[in-house]
Amino acid sequence: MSITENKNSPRIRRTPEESRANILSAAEDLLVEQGPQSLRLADVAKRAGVANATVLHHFGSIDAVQQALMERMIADLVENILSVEIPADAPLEVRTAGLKTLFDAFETRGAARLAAWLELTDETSRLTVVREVVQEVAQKKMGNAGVPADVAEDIILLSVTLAVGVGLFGPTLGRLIGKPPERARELTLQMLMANLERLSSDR
Amino acid sequence: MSITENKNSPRIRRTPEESRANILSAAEDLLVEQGPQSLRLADVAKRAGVANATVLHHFGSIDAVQQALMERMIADLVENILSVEIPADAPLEVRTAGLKTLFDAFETRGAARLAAWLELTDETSRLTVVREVVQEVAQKKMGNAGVPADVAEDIILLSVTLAVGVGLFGPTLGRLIGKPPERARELTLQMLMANLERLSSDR
DNA sequence: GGGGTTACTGACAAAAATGTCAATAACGGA
DNA sequence: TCCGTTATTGACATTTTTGTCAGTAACCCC
Repeated sequence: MSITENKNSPRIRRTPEESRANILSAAEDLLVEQGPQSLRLADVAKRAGVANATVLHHFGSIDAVQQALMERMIADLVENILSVEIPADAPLEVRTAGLKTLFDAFETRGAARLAAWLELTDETSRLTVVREVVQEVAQKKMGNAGVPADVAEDIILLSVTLAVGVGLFGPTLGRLIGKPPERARELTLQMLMANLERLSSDR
Repeated sequence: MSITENKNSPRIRRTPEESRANILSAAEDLLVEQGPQSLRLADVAKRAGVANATVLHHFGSIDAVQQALMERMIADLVENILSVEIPADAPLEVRTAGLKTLFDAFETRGAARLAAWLELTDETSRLTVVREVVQEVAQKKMGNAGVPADVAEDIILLSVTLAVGVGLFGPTLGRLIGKPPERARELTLQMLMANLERLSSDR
């Protein structure tokens, strides 16, 4: 019945870091599959294949699990975004690649759901890192392509905001009106790319 | 302390419809202000100024309250959208007005939060009305302006998806990177309007 | 292999949230 | 004014969820 372990199997003893990671991964799965209200102590523990008390041993409370999950998902997202290496030439391809990564992160990797979760639970104060990341990307990556910093920030603000909408609601709305689920992303990316030219060149 | 009634005041006896509306309004306030996890029986009842048992008398369960709230918010949103009357001339102004209404509904009237809530709780099956509304708008309102139905539906899909992103996350992200909270909406509307021309004319 | 550290666990306790019920009291109609 | 209906309610019961604790057992080091 369980994917992992049935009873009477010998105890698994992990390092604290491994154990925490295991539990957070289970929680992340639950969050993406069933939403935040499924992040209950018993559910998370069951999914992780450990006892309730084990979760509390490592985190102290179920609230702390949720907060740690937020932090980890934010860190993962930031790392994912920053990992995109962009050569300083081919300005159009450059932005296209960045946008693809961005939209992919938000649509298939749960970042849109993370954003919605943070917003609905009023936990956006955890996002202070975002400011630094945005500035870094605006300066280092887009600055190399000759885009002024404030314009670059506008482009990022626009792109991320739209990526949230597309990642969170695009597939559902597309299906609802009888279009393929990726239609909203296609339309959005098309429009964004068509307008980067206009935005970048001052305006 | 309470905005409405302190104890020992005479009982308020409402019609069932009034009572249900009162309770749902309280729940809606809580949803917008504090998120879905605050929709607890005791909290909703307290906010509505009634006893827990009263809520259960009218709805049967706290789950039913949440579902009724979803339905009511969806109905309100649909009515709000459909109330926009568009004369058949001035095609550009037309779409601008519609977009303004749409983005306003999603940003300031809680529709974006509703969408996020539905998505996170996997309750999007409640949105089947949306299909009809979209088709109606695409045909009656945009059809009058000479836009083919499938293109009109693409435009609506795009607009609504982006409105969710902007309404849900635009203000927060804007503030986070030191821009005015309405910046994301400005940029998005600008881009959308600049592209309606291109989209409408077949492509 | 003996012993100490500590991750792990089941059983239990506490707290929180939901739901039941009988009694009360507004309101409308006879 | 009296009465029946039923919206309303406090007190209580049930269920769900979280948290505590003392004992168990892997792993490492000597």
